Amino acid sequence: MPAKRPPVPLSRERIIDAALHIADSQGLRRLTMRRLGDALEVEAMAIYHHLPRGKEALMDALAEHVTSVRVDPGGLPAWPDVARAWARAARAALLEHPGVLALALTKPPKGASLIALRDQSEQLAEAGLPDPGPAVRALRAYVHGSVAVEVQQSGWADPDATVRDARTAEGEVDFEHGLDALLIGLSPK
Amino acid sequence: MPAKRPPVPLSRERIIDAALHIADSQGLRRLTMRRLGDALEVEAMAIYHHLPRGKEALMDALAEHVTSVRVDPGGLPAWPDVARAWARAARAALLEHPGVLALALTKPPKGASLIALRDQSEQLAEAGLPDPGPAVRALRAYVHGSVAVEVQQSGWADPDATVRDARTAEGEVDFEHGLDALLIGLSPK
DNA sequence: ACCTGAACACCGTTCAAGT
DNA sequence: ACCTGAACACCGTTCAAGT
Repeated sequence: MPAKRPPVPLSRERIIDAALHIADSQGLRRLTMRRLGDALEVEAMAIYHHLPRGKEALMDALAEHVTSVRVDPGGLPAWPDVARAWARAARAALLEHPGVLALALTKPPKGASLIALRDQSEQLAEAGLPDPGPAVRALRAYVHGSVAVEVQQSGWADPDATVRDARTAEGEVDFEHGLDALLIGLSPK
Repeated sequence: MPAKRPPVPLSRERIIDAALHIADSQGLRRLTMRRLGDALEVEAMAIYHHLPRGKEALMDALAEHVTSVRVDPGGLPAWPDVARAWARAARAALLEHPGVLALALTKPPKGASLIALRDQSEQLAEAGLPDPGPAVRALRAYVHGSVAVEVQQSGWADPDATVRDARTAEGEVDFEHGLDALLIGLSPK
């Protein structure tokens, strides 16, 4: 017979993981506190003990999760390589959880996301880019925009898997091409 | 005494206008069928008569509204001018209703939006761009991304109006610069 | 400290009924 | 044809209570 499991204690991390899974598999609109509770084998009200501001805090945390990227620029790279590393990492993080993309592109950065943004600025400056502010904004816009188009396109009918794979490969090639062009455009004149 | 107005008949257009107003002023999460009914001085259930699929149809319509752009390329412009006109028009339409930006960037294009996309492709081809597909995607990504960053930034504290104005002017300059760089990058080699 | 149960105000949607 | 009223299942959140 199925033995009752020793209940794993709830935690902020487990809550966020479960929420990401629901959002990615069923969509943001179906992510409710009650369904989230079910997934965690707990009553919905228990979540408020770990996320005091409730659903608002949950949404913030999800946006932060896919948006607070860390990059280690090994060696002494030139600034375009730093920029490339950041852009690729940010894109990968967003593509991993398309269900919360709307939050990531829309909520103003807070906490860890804001720190990541500051780090990016500093690393670009250290790598020799004089005025990193506009570059950070342009890279951010480019990454957010291309991921948005890429994810949108994957919802464009066409359930054929091989066609889908061809398009994600295409997405990556397009991304690198556009990134090259952008970096040239960002070079101080 | 306040005379009761002759009731203006409900219509799809009035519903969408009211919904845009609520989303822009109070946020998407506060746009409910009941509140929308109140704004239209009607019971919420009356809306279903004009939008049979209910809230889902409403969301689709809002995304379509800010995303189905029409551009008239007067004369015989070169393709970069056509591209510029599209990009500016699309940006303006999105900035007009920041409350539904999340929908616009996230919902797969349908109906009028899809037609607009096709028209854009055709106009670029007619203006001399050999393979407009990648260019349309890149322009779309660029516009969506820069508007997302711009709107996100406007929610970044700083309620000072003159600072805000300075930043929207800055947003426009940044946009034109990036657009120039992108168009150079899109030129057939 | 951590979780539950009951309760409240609010939500989307249906359907029969009114005009 | 167009709108309302009542009803249903579901939602976020509170609070007192359990352990």
